[in-house]
Amino acid sequence: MRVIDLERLEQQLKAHSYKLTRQRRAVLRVLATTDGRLDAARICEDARAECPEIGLTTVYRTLDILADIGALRRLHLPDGCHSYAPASPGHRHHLICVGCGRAVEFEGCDLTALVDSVASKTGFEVEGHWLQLMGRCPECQSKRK
Amino acid sequence: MRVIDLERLEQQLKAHSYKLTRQRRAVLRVLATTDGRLDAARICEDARAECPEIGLTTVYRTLDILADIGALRRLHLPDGCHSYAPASPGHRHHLICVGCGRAVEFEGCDLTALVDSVASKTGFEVEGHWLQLMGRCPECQSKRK
DNA sequence: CCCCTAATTGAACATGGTTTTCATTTAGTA
DNA sequence: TACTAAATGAAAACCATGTTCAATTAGGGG
Repeated sequence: MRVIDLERLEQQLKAHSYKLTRQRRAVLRVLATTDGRLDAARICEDARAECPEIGLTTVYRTLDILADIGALRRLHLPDGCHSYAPASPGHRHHLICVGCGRAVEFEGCDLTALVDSVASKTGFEVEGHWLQLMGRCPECQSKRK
Repeated sequence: MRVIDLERLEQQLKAHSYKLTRQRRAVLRVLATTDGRLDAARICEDARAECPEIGLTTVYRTLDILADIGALRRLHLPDGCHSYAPASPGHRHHLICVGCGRAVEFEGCDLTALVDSVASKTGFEVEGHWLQLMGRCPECQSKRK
């Protein structure tokens, strides 16, 4: 699963004719192999294991690109707004562990009834939604005792 | 409705034994009487109409307090993360206009089926969720033409 | 396979929003 | 009214992110 993630990310970059540099590869690898909460500084730190000369600037640029092409989603946590997780194509959301920050994707939200009702009550045209579930992953549940 | 909002906000501050200063009153009034997008700088600017000597520092401190006691919710917009809207008690969400930033509350999201299914698939204990709808308010719809 | 060029990069600096510090002021109680 | 802890504002510190620019490099064309 992880290897596929990494390859898919590389494919996506290529598909948009971005060059596959060592720095970008390192960032992709970090994204593909980490479960935890990932802000830019942390990604940079981890990426240096594979590419020691990478700078924070490049990490930000790479994250921007990946978010642009939809390969990455920004997660919005209560305590801060910029963690990142790789995103599968299609309409997905994330379930985030409040203990360790791990993010898991899920799909199949059906909000049409809610959206219709809110739209007719308010007169808004609803264009999209943004949903995240917060919880505790199995490991953090057992750690708790 | 607006007056009630204001009084309720003041009550909530008192209930947590925070002092009701002129500065805080000014911030509360701004929150209670504005529909638009409200970041800290904007709130400060507006608050100076009622309390010219208020500083940005105090605005931030007041917003933190209000968020802590649940009187205020932070809204997370695609382009930035810190706008604020007063929050009614109970379980509500916000519908946000992508044109002007106006935020409207709604309630009645029913996600139990989704939550159950995701919980059993992932092993997470789901503790809460976070939902925002994005759309276009009536005014911004007509402005568009 | 190597050259060429546009894309990419890193360091340093700029920026902008938020927080901290600290001396002064003030709300609310006795 | 006096007192005291809480609250305030200005300035400085801080931190994440963005920009600049000269140097480097990926990857296609020869």
